[in-house]
Amino acid sequence: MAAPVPDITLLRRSCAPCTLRQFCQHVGLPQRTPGSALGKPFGVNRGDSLFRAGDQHGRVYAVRTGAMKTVAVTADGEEHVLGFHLPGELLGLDSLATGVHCAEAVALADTQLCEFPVQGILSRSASSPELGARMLQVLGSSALGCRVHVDLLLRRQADERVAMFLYDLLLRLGRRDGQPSLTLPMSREDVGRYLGLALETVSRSLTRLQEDALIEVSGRSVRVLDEDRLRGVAMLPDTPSGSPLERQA
Amino acid sequence: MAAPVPDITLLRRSCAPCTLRQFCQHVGLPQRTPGSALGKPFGVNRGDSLFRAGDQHGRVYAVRTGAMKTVAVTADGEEHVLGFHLPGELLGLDSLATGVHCAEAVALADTQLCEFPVQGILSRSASSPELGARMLQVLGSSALGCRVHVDLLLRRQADERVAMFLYDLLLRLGRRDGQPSLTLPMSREDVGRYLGLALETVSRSLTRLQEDALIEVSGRSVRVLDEDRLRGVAMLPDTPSGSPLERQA
DNA sequence: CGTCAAATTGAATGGGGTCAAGCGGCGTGG
DNA sequence: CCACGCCGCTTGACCCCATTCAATTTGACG
Repeated sequence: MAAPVPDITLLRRSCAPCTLRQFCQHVGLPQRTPGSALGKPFGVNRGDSLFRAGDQHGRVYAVRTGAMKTVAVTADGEEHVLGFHLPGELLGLDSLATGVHCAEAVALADTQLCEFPVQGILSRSASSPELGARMLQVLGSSALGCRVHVDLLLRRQADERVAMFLYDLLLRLGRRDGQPSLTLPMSREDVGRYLGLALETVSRSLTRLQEDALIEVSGRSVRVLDEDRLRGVAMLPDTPSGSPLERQA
Repeated sequence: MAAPVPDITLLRRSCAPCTLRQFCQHVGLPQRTPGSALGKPFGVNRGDSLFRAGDQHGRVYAVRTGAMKTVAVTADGEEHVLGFHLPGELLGLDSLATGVHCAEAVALADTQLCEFPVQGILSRSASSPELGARMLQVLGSSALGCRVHVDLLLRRQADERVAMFLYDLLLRLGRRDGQPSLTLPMSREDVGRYLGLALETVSRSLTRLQEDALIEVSGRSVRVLDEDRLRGVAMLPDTPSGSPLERQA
């Protein structure tokens, strides 16, 4: 369904929240010259793999629209979801160190992305001082996302994990129109594989949070009724600044 | 007990495995000019805090000798161990993005470190092309460490987590003299807070692995008897290359 | 309207948490 | 030098929460 070269107005609009915007604009807006610029936009269909573990072609990607997940498979075939990547966020940064991807990236929906070859990033960073500094900040900011995941997984109670997951997603998706509501781009099973819980436990926890009047769930759409109490269940500090969940550079 | 300016031969020896070596040597060996160089060596005593969550002075540190841990505290006062930092490894990279530390760093033993101001890293990276590229690799490599932690925490069984923890530590400490043995620099409680398990569970799991003749435990010294089976319990792929636990750039 | 996937709900089992006691090493002070 | 006390580690017993298996409902799509 996704066109190989997406609508130009859609692209321009989706550049606003992109963490690579400054990087991209520095070398020339990709939507102006899709073929030759550093950031090359394209699309993948829901369910398609963007790259797999062991792929040699190290590339970094920025999500424009849609949503992606990165997964790793254990020796016994179990799937671990290492992260969800929403519009404006990056993925594939693991290949910066070695040039090889160590996870698989799958599209949760039809998704528009921009592609950046690692070699291009490294060489251009070398020739452009402020660009390199900017990349360091982007990378550090991305590492914080992983840190948040660890912090989440170290919580023992299922409700804490689910609450923190929702609260984090609420911040990242940015409450669009006043009301703090959001649409989950992933299945319960994927949430479970991200939280280290069985999908049934995720479902039960969601209904429990709904019974406590913290949220309102209907399929994949979630409305947050009491943001403060949700943060309380997630065991996050009252002061929203200074602590985790603040990685948007 | 730790001297403010450590032994010069000790420093030179500890530079070999340091991931910041190329960075450090590029701007001048710190042990040559301790005061003026970018990397400034110093020591902290066991139990001391190197920095705390919220500290404004963004600095990156490299461990020379000893061991550090980074911890975060939840709203209910529980301590989460986000990582252990062994000789040759970095800590404080979270401050690269915002300039503010979002965790506390505590010395597990008397420890020698090198200190790098973030501003110095950013500005020197800007003026030196290959240095910036090298820093990107260092940062990406560090992010992999966090990814390994997530991958570990997504394993449900306590034995899997403990086995993977030991196997990872074995690779990082590098089996010194032929025999694959290691000395844990942290308490069972810290291990538990890193693995998301109660300290009693860690202890039980260790004895279980010992009963199965996978390891030999005596206090904090662990000898790995069957490396392959240990990797099997950890649910890590047979092929040691291509998958996690490979972050030494 | 039928089909299938996703999600919810129920019941039973088990692994890990919690509380508690016991053990061992090590440093301090008598 | 030995006794004491502290701290870290181990081990046991009990209980709870999450997993597992299973059945049912809901919703999307043809």
